[in-house]
Amino acid sequence: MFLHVDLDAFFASVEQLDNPQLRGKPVIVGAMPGSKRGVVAAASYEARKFGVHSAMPIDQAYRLCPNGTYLRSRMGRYREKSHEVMSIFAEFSPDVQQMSIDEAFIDLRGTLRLFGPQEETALTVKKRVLEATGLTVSVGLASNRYVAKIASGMSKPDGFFYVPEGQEQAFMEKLPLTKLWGVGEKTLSRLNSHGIHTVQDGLKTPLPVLEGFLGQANAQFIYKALRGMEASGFRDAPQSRSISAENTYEDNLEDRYVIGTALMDLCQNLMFRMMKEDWKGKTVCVKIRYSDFTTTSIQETSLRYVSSAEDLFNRATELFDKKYNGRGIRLLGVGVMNLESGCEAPQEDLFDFGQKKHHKLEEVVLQLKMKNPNLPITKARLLQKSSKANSSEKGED
DNA sequence: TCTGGGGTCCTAGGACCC
DNA sequence: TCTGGGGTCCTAGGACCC
Repeated sequence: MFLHVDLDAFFASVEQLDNPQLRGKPVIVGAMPGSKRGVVAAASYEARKFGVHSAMPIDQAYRLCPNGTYLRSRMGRYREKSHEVMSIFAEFSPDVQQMSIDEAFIDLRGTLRLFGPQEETALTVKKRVLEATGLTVSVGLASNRYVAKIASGMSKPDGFFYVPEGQEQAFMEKLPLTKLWGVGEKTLSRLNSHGIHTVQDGLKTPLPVLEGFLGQANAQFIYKALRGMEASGFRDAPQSRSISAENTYEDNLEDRYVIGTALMDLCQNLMFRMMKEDWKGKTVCVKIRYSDFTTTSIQETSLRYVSSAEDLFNRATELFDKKYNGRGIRLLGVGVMNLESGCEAPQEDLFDFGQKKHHKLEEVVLQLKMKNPNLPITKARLLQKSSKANSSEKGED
């Protein structure tokens, strides 16, 4: 059996945990009201009563819930808290599969003798997480991960839902298609346009027919899902990892120098995160979203690992220039793909002298910032937008 | 309701090879 | 002289998830 554990209204719950005055109140995390292009990242259950939900434009949320507390996301803090929770899961099984910042599968096969009946283990996990972190979770228990995942969704918030072995398809048959994990907007409308409006309709449709309009991989996945089964190869060890930073700007970026500064800011954030989490990679990607929302990207793999924010910035700029069509920019993103663990990095022969210098410098700045996160050290070029007060003499360059 | 930020996986087409 | 069949790798874009 597998558990799926999902943290309830995660970002909002962390904010309520860190500030007790917010407990029991509507809390909305994401953009601030008045921002032109912001959305809700997470809403506490108190806020959801007003109709606020994630991905909703922030001004719409504000109209629904003007008395809510609005906070910016603090991803670093949420990652930290997520880490605490994940390490609790590791107490229950050697096989924990983290799916995102706020959810994981726990493989309970082989833990029967250690922890007793698995329904009890589910409740113990909930109790342990609450005691150790102050956060509530929703738990699903089933014979495969796909059904466990859907079951935890049924139990939100702070619940537990068990689908006994043999009941998987019966469980699925009661669900609307929109509850199927892996069926989004496009797949739903494709299913609908082929006369499939319910799980029962889907069950009557032969696999080759599904393949005809969903593509082979997606069709096989959906075919199994309808039957409460897990597709083969389902979420095994990820094939590759990537890390990225992106930003949507309140006003379109048009000026070449402003664009360059924005790219540099992204590169610096990204490189610091890569160093902190000990990743390295050779493939750099730049993403551009224009004001009309059309989005393009360009990537390139080089022979050498990205060695510093400076190096990343140079590569990103080159890619940007290849792709940019001169129109107003709504969003810029920078990513490094095909990451490898940095632990066994053959540091010495990796860089030439100039690269090494930049790398060392950035390492030192990172160490300082880890000790004192408010330290106003940054690139001179990024200075105008960071804390203006008393940082005039602290430019890194 | 004009649409965030951070991810993963799949597919189609081109380059290249035998 | 107007073009096979097999394979791999890479890139850009799209779908989906939280």
